[in-house]
Amino acid sequence: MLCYPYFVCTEALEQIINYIMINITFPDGSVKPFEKGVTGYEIAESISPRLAADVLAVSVKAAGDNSLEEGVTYDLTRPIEEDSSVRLLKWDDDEGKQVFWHSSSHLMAEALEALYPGIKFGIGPSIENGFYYDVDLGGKQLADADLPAIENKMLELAKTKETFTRISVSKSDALKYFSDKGNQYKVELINDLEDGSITFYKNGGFTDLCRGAHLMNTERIKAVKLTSIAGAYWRGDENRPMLTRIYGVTFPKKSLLDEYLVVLEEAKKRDHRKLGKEMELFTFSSRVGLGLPMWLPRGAVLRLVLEDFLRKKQSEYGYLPVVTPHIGSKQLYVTSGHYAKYGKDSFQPIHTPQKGEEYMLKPMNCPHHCEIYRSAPRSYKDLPLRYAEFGTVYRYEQSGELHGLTRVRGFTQDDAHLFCRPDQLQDEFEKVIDLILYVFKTLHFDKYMAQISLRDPVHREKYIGSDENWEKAEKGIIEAAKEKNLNAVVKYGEAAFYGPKLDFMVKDAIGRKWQLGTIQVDYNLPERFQLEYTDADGTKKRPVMIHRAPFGSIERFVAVLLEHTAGHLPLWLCPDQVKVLPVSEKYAEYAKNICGLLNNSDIRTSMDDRNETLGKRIRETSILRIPVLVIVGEKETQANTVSVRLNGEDKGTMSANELIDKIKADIKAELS
RNA sequence: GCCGGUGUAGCUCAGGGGUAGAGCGCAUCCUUGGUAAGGAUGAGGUCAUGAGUUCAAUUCCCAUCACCGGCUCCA
Repeated sequence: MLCYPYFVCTEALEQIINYIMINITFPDGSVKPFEKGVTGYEIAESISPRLAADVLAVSVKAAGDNSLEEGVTYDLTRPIEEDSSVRLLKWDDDEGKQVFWHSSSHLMAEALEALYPGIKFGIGPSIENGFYYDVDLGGKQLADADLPAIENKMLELAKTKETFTRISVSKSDALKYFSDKGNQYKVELINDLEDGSITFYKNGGFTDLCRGAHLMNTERIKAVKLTSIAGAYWRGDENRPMLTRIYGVTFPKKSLLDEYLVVLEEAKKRDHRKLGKEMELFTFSSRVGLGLPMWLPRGAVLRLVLEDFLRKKQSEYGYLPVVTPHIGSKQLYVTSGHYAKYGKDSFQPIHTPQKGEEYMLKPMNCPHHCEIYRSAPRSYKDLPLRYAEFGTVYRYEQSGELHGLTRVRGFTQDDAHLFCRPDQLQDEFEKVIDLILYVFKTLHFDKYMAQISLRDPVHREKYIGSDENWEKAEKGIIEAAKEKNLNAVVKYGEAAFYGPKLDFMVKDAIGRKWQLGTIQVDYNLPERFQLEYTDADGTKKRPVMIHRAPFGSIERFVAVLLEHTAGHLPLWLCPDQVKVLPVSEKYAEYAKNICGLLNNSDIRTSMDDRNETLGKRIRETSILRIPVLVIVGEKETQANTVSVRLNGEDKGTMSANELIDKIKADIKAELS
C-alpha cells in the first residue's frame, strides 16, 4: 500500500496518484507501486543491481487479463503503462533465451549486411536451440568457410554495445522503407500486417521489421557459433525462391558455448546409426537399395522381442491377428483412393506375364484389412473387430528424406484396424490411447508430445468425406484426449486427407521430433470399400474405422529408443542379456554349462571363450551394451558359483540359480 | 526433389600433382589370462563413379551417385 504521511489524501489527490502510479505484481504475489511508464530494467534495478545485470527482457500481463495465456514479452526499455503482473526474464527462462537469440539473429543480419552489401533478408527468428536468418544473397554462394568471418564480425559489433531501438511505423512508411531497399520479402510480410501494429527494430546500422522483443543492447552477446548453412524455400513453399538459411547459436558467456558444444558431441554418440553399427543391430547396402534396412541377428532378436511384447498386450485388448501379402493388385489402391493420390510417387506397379495385370508393393495395410472385413457378413454384435498385423510396407520416399531407420523406404508398421459402430468410436479410441500410453510408459518415453491434427479450416476441399463426419470425428478425438488427461496440442491443417488423428511424437538425440504412435479415425475407406454391418433393426450400416500403431514403425521406434537410452536398453529387451566369460580356456566347459542353464530359463545368453584377454572381452560386451556379465574361473568352478557384473558394476558371486532368479525378478519389475 | 558439406582399407580417420598411410577389425602364430584394448607376423585399396586439364590426377576443374545437415514432403 502506498503511504504518504505528510498528506491527507483527498479523493482528487488519490486520482492523481492513480494516474501517475501503477501496481506491479511479481510472481511471488507481492505488489509494488511504480511510476506509470516504468521499464522492466528500472523494476529490476529497484530490486538489485545483480538482477539488473542479468535480466534480458520482461514478461508483462495486464492486471485485468484472466486468460491462461502467458504475458507479452517486452523490451527492458519499453514503458509499462498499466497495472500488470511481470516476470523478469533471465537466461534460465526459455523466453529469456528466445529474446537473446532473436536479438542475435538481428546482430548476425547486421554483420551479414556489412560483409555482403545489398543482400536481402527474409525472416530471422529464434528457434529451440539458437536462431537462423534466411537471406537472399543475390546469386552469391556462402560456404562453411565463410562462417568464422561472420562470427568475428558479430562479436566485433556486439562489443560496440549497440542498443536495440523499437520504432513504431505506419504501414505505408514501412512499405516505403523496404520497397526502396528492393526487399520484396519484407514488403510481402508487411502487406499481411495490420496498420498500427507495425514496429521496426534498429541496432547499429541495421533496421528490421520485427515484433520484438529484444535485448537492451548487443553487449550481452559474448559467444557466437554459426552452426550450419542450408537452403530454405521462402515461406516454406517449394515453388518459391530458395534462400540461404544460416543457423547459429549465441551465449552470454564463453563457457556456456563450450558446454553446449560438449553436449552436442555427446548427442552425436547417441545417434542410432552409430549405435546400430556398434551394437550390430542393422545395416544398409546400396546393392539392396536405398532406405531398405536389413536387420542383423541381434537386431532381429530385438525386433522379435518388441513384437512379442506388443502382441501379448494386444491380445489382452481383444485384437485378432491377421496376415496379408506384401503386394496387392493396382485395382485395390484405385478403390482405396491411394492410387490417385500417391500412385505417381510410389514404387511403380509390378507387371506380370499376363497383359494388363498390375500389382503394387503395399504402401499400407488398411485396404487388405478392409477386404478381410468384407470376407464375411458382419453383425452389429461382431463389432468392434480389431485386426492386427506387423505389416511391412514400402513407400518411395524422396531421396533427400531418407534418414537412418527413422525415414526409410521399407518398414514394418505395428498396424491394426478397428472396425466399430459409431457409438463405439469414443470408447475404442480411448482404449487405444491407454495401450499407447502403456507402451510408452514401459519403455520410459516420458517426454512425448501428443498432437491432435485437424483439418485446415480454410482449405476443406483437400479432405475426403462429409463435414458432418469430420466434425464428429474431430470432436471425438478432442474428447478422448481430454478424458485421458492428455496434454495434447491441436494443429489445424495437419490431418490426413481421410480423417483427423492423434499422434505421439518423441525427440531424438539432437532434438528432432519424430512421430511414433498414431491413432487415426477414418470414415473414408469404409465408404470406398462399401463396408457394412447389419444393425439390430436389420438395416445395413457403415462401420467407422480406426487406424492405429503404437510404435508407428518398428524401425523408427527402435531408432528413437536407441537414442533415448544411448543403447542401454531395458534388460527384457536386450538381444543378448547375458554374456558368460571363462577366465581362460580351462573353464570353458563350466562356462558352457552355466550358459545352458540360463538359456534353459529363457534368458538370452551366449558365451565368449575366444583366445583374447579377459579385459578385452569385457570391453567388447560393454560396446555391445550387454547388461549382465558372468565371469567364471578357478574360484567359481571350485565353489560352483558365478561372478556377476551388471552394467559395469561388480555384483559379487552367487549361484547360477540365484542369478536366474535375480534376472527374472528384474525383468518382471521392468514390465510391471 | 531443392540448398550446403563430405566421399581414401570392413570401421574411424590422416595425407596429398609423381599411382597410398595409421588405429581398430580380420587371418596365422605366441600367450592361458581375474573385471574396459597382451604381443608378433600377414592379407586387405580402380583413393565413390565418369569425363576434362596436365608429361603425370587419388589430389585441380566439371558432372553423376551416395552419405551428412537443413528445406519441402511423409498414405
